Amino acid sequence: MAQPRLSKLEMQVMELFWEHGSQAVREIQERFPEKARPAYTTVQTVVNRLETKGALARARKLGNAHIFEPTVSRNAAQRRLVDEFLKLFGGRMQPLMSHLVESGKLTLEDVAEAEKKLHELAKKKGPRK
Amino acid sequence: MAQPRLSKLEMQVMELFWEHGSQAVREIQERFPEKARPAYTTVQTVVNRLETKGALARARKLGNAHIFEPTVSRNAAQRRLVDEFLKLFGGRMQPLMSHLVESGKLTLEDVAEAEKKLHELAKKKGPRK
DNA sequence: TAATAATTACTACAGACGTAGGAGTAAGCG
DNA sequence: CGCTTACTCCTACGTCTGTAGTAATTATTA
Repeated sequence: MAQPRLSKLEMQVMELFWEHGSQAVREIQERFPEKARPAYTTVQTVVNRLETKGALARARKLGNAHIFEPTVSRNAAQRRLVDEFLKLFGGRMQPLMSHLVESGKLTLEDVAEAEKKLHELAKKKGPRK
Repeated sequence: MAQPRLSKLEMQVMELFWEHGSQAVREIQERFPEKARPAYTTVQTVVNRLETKGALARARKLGNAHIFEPTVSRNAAQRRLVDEFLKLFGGRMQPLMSHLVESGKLTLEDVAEAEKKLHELAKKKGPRK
C-alpha cells in the first residue's frame, strides 16, 4: 500500500507533527487541548501505529525519549483522504459541492481561489481537447 | 444522536435504497456489481444494522421477505459525512479545495455551479453586512 | 401435506481504532 | 549509588465494520 489509511486520531497526531516538526510523545500529548487530552500511553499507541504504517519514523533520541519525525507529507495524507471520501459520493462532485455550499462552509472567495487554481493548472498541463 | 455515522458499506447500501426505493435484502444484494457482490447474509447484516441505526425501517412483507424503506434522506446522510470529513481538515476549505482541484475531480463547470448556488443562497438569505 | 426453496435470526470472527494500565528500564539527582 | 521520575514496551479490551456461516422458520409447490 502506498500510504495506508490514517484514522481520525492518527490524522490529528500527524497534524501536530506537520505543524510543529519532530517531537517526542510527551510533547504531542501536551499539545492536545487540555479538555480532550488522551492519556500519555494512548498517544504513544497511536504514534507506534503511525510508525508501523510508515507515517512516522524515529529520528533520534533525546534523553531516553524517542524523537519522531513525519515521513509522509500533509499533502499526500490529505490527498489520500479526499480520494477516499469522494468514493462515498460515487466520485460525483455535484452533491459534495452542494453540501459544502449549503452548510456555508464554502465561500465565494474559496470558489474564486479554486477557479484560479484550475486556470493555472490548465495552462501548465496544456488545454485539453 | 441525530443520525449516527454510516460506514462506507452502509452508505453503499443506502445509496441503493435512495436510488431504487423500498426493497428486500435479496434485491439489494443483486444490485451489487457481480464482481464485488457480498454474500447475501453480509447484506442482511448491514441492513439490520442500518435498521438499528434508524436509517432503514421495515415497511411491509412480501412473501416471507421484509421490504425495507429508507428513513433518512440521502441529503441528511451525505451532509453528515461532509461535516465530519471537514473536521479532519480543521474545517478549513482551502486544503480541501486544493486537493479536489489537483486531483482533477473538480471542473470549471463544478465551480461555476457552486458559484451560482452561492449567489442564489446569498439572495435568499439576504446579503450580509 | 410433505418436500423444497427462500428468508430470517442468531452467532462468530478478525482487523482497525480509541483508550489505557502495568511492568520494565533508563536518566538524572542528591 | 540508591531514589525518583520519565519513558518505552507489551498487553488488553470494548466498539465498529466487513464478512459470512448455520439453524430455524416461513412460503411455495408438486
